[in-house]
Amino acid sequence: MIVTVTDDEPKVLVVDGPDGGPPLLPSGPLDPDSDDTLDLAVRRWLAIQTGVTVSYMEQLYTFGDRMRSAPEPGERQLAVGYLALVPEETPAEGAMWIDTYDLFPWEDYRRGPPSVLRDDMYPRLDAWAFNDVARQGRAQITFGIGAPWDPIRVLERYELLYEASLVAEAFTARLEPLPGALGGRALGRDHRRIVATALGRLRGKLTYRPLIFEVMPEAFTLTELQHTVEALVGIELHKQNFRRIVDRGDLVERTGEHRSSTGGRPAALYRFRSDVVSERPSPGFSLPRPKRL
Amino acid sequence: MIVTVTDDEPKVLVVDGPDGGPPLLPSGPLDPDSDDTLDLAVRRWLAIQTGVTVSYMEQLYTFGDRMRSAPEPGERQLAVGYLALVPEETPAEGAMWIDTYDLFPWEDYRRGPPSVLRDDMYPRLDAWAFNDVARQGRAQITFGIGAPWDPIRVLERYELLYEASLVAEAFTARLEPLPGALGGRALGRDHRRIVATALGRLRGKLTYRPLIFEVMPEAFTLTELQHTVEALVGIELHKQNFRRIVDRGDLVERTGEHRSSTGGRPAALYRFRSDVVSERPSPGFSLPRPKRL
DNA sequence: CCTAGTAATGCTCAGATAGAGCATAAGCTG
DNA sequence: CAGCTTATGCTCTATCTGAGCATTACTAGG
Repeated sequence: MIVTVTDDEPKVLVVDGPDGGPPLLPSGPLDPDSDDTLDLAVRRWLAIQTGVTVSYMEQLYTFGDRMRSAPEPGERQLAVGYLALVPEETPAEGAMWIDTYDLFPWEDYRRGPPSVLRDDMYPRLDAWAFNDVARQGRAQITFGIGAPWDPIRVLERYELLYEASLVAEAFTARLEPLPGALGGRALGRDHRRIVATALGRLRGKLTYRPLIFEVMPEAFTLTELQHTVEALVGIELHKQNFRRIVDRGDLVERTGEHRSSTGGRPAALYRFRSDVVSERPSPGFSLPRPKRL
Repeated sequence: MIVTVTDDEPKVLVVDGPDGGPPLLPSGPLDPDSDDTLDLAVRRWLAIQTGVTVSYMEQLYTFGDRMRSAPEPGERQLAVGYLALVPEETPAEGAMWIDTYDLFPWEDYRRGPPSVLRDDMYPRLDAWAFNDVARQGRAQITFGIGAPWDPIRVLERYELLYEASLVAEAFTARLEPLPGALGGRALGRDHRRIVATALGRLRGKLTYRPLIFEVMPEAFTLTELQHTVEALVGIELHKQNFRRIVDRGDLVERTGEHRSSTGGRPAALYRFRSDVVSERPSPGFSLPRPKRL
């Protein structure tokens, strides 16, 4: 799964699904002869399917449930998921960027609790948890109802929605027809689940690794940097404090240039100081700690 | 890889290597027909090879380099590594617990920089980095020479030692005879590398997940809990502050019982409050933050 | 040129947390 | 009962975080 951020929206790269079906993440089988490492295999398929080359990439998770693959006896499909970050780039024919929050509209908390949550999800979660204290508890914790919203619980939220039959995949897995209104845009197979895994991991890792710079251009303003972080994490950050952290963390250095942005005082341009990666144990951006209630 | 802590020493469960070779982690091939999920396959092999059943288990990493397997064309071995935690338990015949710090003597920083580091590793790292500023920098950062010691960089340290030919595996991989003094006890194949991955991950995760209770008995004193954490993380913690964190975090509750330990005031017994797992976003034990120099 | 608008940047302050150490309590051993 | 040992309670300070006010440096419109 390849992620970037453009115009302050997090994007994920997908390829057309077979037979006009829902899109899929780029993927392909390992060639045991030519692919010396899993990393190389992933890069090879990315190049073939999307034309995109990535620098930062990390392994996510290996999916191996029997359910995944067509249940032919004696055969089994393992899928090793990867997460890659790239600056914006135009993909090849057949591949396109889609907005991550089209897949998970409830994950964009930047302007407070998203309306999908309040208008759509809450009532349906209520119905699902009706007369079931355990379900009520889970829904409240994972969706931050009367509890702090935790940006990294992406997978938990998706799985709960799956369990509550509020996402399309829950029906296609049971070979049932889709009812009307469902949460977010679906991907083929279990790929939306993989994206949820990746987004959660990414949000968490941003706090202790300077991954964000993998999606930034060479030079950027602190506001751009902040908006990019906010886009991925899905919450807004306090501007001055963000800048303080970045400053103090020695993550960046001024280029000396300035940018006359859309009205207002020109912003100083910064570049990433890549040597911090080895210097410091955990250079990242602390998220606001969830408030205890 | 299964980890426990006994007598304040972290242990890892290994099985006898083939032909009297170095021990290996328990492992075995997936049965595509009977193993519905990877988790189940792991548990099955654990039961067969060690007789141990685990509750907590998480997937670690999937190793798929061609180097791993005998290079027969058209065939390829993927190894999905898992990390499991158990309270002490006697394993079956052919399996045994070994001290993790026999594998990585340099990782036990509980009584300050271990003597192996000072007497043995430092000089050899010096030699390896002689006249090479980049190597000097890496060695200083990863091994905390004139820099803070970062407990979670287990894999980085092992890999650097591998690169510097200071661990046995570097020679066996090149089919060269072993020289004398080398760092730590080796495992077969790349299994020590897997243990390094797991230990690093475990140390990191302890800080934000209450994993530690997976290796604790039902009831324990706060000092026992602290010693167990210290054993895994490999550093000493401030006693009063540790206790404060545990208290405030509502991670445990008193059982009401007390234990008359080895001299001194009897300690109150505690048990884990398992409901915090869902309640709180990140219940764990913060490690002392590495000091900036 | 002057004024208003806008965003960048600088600074301060209070509350929370972490690191360190002192003081007291409650057992045990002789 | 004195002295030892460990558990437990408490305090003090440096640092960090969340939040907001103030100032600066531009642009656009009169």
